[in-house]
Amino acid sequence: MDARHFRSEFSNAKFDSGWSLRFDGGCGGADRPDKGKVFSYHHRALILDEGDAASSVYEVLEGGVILFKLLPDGRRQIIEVLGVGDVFGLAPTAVSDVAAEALTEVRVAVYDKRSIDTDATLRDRLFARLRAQMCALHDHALLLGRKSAQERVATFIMRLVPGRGGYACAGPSKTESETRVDLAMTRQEIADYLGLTIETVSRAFSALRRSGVIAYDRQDNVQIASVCRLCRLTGSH
Amino acid sequence: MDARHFRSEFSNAKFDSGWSLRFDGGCGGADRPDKGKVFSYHHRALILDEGDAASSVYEVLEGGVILFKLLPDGRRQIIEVLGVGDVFGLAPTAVSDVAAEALTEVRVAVYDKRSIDTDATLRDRLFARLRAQMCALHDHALLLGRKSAQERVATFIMRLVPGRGGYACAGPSKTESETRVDLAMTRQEIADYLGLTIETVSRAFSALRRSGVIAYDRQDNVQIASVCRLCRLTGSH
DNA sequence: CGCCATATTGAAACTAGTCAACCGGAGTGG
DNA sequence: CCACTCCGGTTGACTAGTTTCAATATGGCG
Repeated sequence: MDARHFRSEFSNAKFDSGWSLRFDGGCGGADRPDKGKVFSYHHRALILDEGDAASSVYEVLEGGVILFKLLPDGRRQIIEVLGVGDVFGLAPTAVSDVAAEALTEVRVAVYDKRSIDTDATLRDRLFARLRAQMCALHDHALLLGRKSAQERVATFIMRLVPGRGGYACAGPSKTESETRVDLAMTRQEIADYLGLTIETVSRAFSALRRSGVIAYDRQDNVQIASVCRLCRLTGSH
Repeated sequence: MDARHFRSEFSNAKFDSGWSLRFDGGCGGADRPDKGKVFSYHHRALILDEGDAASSVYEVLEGGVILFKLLPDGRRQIIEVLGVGDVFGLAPTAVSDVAAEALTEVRVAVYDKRSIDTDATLRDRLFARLRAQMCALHDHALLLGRKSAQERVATFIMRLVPGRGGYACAGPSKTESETRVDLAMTRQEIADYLGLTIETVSRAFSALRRSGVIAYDRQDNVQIASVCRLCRLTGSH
């Protein structure tokens, strides 16, 4: 259990298919559990397993959550990385299609699935967020299907830059005040998210560092020396 | 323009993350354009481009639609393959995050995006379908990130078998009456969907044929000799 | 201090991509 | 009618990029 993770506040920017970590406080009004119950999970705790009865829907109030699927031989793919405001557990089937794990210390609001039909406010919020997450997933499918390892890692880092990295990226901005990003994921998690091996991810990070595009001491806290150059390496621009 | 395509009736089985082609008539009650306008598109027609103003939402009434994204250098990823009942154009941003193209002759219902907020019936239908499409996308992310070329192609063919191939696949059933499936996509489209090259897809099909798992004369109409064996090649079971 | 987990680096193996030739059916025009 | 072209698909040879396997480094924590 790592105190760092409770400080971190996932602030979502899914509307342009990225998410970001923020340290500058401000819970962003996510503390409205309505009629749902609030649960807390520790770092790495399993919130929901693939195949579990899908009787609840979840909304992230604080922290980060990963959704993933496993193949019988153990291969894992992290499908979505969720931040504050994101939702999961919306499979229309009787069982969940994915597993969910706490990426950090996390608080989630849990609602009975039936309340989707009875609570219009909740449903609208879930629907709106689902649409945003869908776009993020579209973008990620492009990454998984068509980008090189270098491009994947560059894209991954860019998505962590507030307001950047999404599909609708506004282009280079003068005021890149904070170019330091917190990865909040291990190399293994990044690899499973990007459809690569841990070694390939590590090599890509090392190559980016060697070329001077990024710098880091701790491997999970990256200083982006040139947002512009990194952006060009994503393959998207 | 190919008459074959109008006969084909995409009947969606997205609830378990597959879709299927049906020839046995029955529009399945999809002919209810409510307050929307119905448009028809020819085979290969562009319905919506990436970056277009996202002022409408679409519902497939008949035929098939592909959603795709392009990288600046021309790489293409087909993100979703949509059938009857599926929806698109739901990006919460001002512009569409994906392009949509008619895979067959297709009829779609087009609604003003604002009617999502005013028409509860429409919104519920869109929401329900979006949740199903989300699961399909989850499954596809697993395919793109973690499956081998052989597994991707096997999975692709399995998804075309009615009631099979989805994540919640019920396992081998005795009554595999119809094991003939219509691909309805060119090798290039399959490649762009599966994150492979046309040559790799072609080789995978040839290998499956050589091994006796499938057979075909026309390359877009495949007879599955052993659903069981094919299923085992998907990597999912 | 030393252990353990995570990360990095190197070398070899392998999968899928690239480039190029060829096939076969559909449509065209002499 | 048949040669010709076009287009999509197949196949082969070679290449490149990623994975695999293995060794080495680093950092947190008992």
